[in-house]
Amino acid sequence: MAQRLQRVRVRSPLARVRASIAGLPSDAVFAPVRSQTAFEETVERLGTAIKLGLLPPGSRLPAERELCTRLGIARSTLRQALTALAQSGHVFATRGRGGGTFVSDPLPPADPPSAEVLAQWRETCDQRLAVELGVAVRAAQRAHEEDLDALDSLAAALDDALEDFPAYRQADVRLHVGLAEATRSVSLVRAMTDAQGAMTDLISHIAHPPEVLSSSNAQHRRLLVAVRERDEMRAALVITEHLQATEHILAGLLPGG
Amino acid sequence: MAQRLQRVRVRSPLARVRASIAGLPSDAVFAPVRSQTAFEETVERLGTAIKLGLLPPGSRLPAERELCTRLGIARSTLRQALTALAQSGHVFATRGRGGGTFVSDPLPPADPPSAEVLAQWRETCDQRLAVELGVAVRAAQRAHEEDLDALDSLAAALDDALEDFPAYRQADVRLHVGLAEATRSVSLVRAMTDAQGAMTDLISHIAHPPEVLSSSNAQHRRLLVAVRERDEMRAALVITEHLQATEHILAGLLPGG
DNA sequence: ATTGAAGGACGGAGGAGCAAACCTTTTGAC
DNA sequence: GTCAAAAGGTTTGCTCCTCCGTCCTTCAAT
Repeated sequence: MAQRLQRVRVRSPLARVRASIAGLPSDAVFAPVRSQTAFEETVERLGTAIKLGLLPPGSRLPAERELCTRLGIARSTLRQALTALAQSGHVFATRGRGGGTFVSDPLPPADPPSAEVLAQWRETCDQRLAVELGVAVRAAQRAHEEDLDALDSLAAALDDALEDFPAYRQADVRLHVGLAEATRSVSLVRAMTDAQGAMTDLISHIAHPPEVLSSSNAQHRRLLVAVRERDEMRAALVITEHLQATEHILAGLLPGG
Repeated sequence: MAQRLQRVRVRSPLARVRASIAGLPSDAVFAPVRSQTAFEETVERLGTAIKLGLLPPGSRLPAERELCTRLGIARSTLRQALTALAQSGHVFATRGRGGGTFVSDPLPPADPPSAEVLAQWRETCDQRLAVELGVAVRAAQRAHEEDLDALDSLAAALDDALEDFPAYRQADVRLHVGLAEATRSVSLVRAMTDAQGAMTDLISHIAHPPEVLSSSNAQHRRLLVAVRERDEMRAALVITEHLQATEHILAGLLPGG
């Protein structure tokens, strides 16, 4: 029945144990195992890609019969995920030949970050810092000139979006993910998209004045220059400063420190 | 209908730069979702902790009834995992009051890395680099003096194990995980244990002459000094060099780039 | 009008995980 | 010595997830 498809149930909140340096590592070892179902993982993957603009509004997803094999899941499972995304307004489907599943245009408004997400904001930033540092260093070691040319024009385009935060943020994500792709590391790309998705949940409801975005993009340029010059540590320094700006803003807005 | 026609419409300047880097991000977005079962995750979690020495030989695990609630799984699932670990010789159980499940002493010999693990070695190193960089920077920002004192004595102990690689490696892991704990970030500790587990699988069957271990530990000391002086970027530099040594060795031994 | 490509729906099989018992072995407290 | 407590070991039945296969419906291209 239709109700079987409404698997939007929320997983019970996990009791987070505070890590203590003096204590045994058992806290980390015996922390809850988080086993996501294929359904949940698929909703999160596709939903994040859509929210980040990796799957732009209006674009068509692969046909169900192809997509489910690519994702390595059964078609019925994929359909459950697509149904959930359709119910939340992120995609819609049209039937018949030439039909398919499309990303909504415009997208539904992002919902405000949950209390759980806000409580975890430092952990989120920590993970993101690690990913961005790894990407910056590896990009400085491995990026091709063509990759950097493309990223340069992306940074140029960012300057035209200083007044429109959603547009800016989307191109911003593409720049960071693009740099991750330039490392030729599949796992770093995945980690970057995950980190950017988590960050988007955090910052999408925060005001970003054009001046802030402008100086943020200046850091993008400095980062790309450092990468182009193969200066790993300057790239690391610039990206650290880049993220610190965001963290200062969050630290000012959010409790707990 | 109209919605589909919008796909062809020229949008913003940003749209032109879309899909620029090699291949669409779809490759990453539509990659297989591989959900681990709770059973698999538990075996891996406990097995890694045992192999890394986080649960030292002879130590007792919490009682099944307590451990399963801590891990957030059913007791029967936990028992499946413990049975698997018992069959591989990593733990053994004794019944009756005062009994329990204990880590084997001595541990079974590590089995050689699978072809799959070897094929992924660059990805493994990439992930590890990211984690270690994030940990180094965050530790420089947040570590307490007492944390660093403890890590200093660990580094001192490492110099006494230059002739015994298994012992050295175990203390090495404790040092890296300890630094991660000094960041007060649960996710970084988890990421570090995962990364160290993957690295152990890779390097445990490689010869490590005492001179190599000695210079490796010298880097540990330099790292701790940089962290103590709150010099984030020097910490990042030192850890990068530290990992590069391992990567050069692996690159020389393993095929494929 | 036909056809092919797409989404939509249904039902059964298999397995993972959970929950709640109950059994067996040991040992420390009395 | 007894016994109760604390541990691992066993069994059973249930629920839910996922898979697979099949069939239906829609609709643009031909």
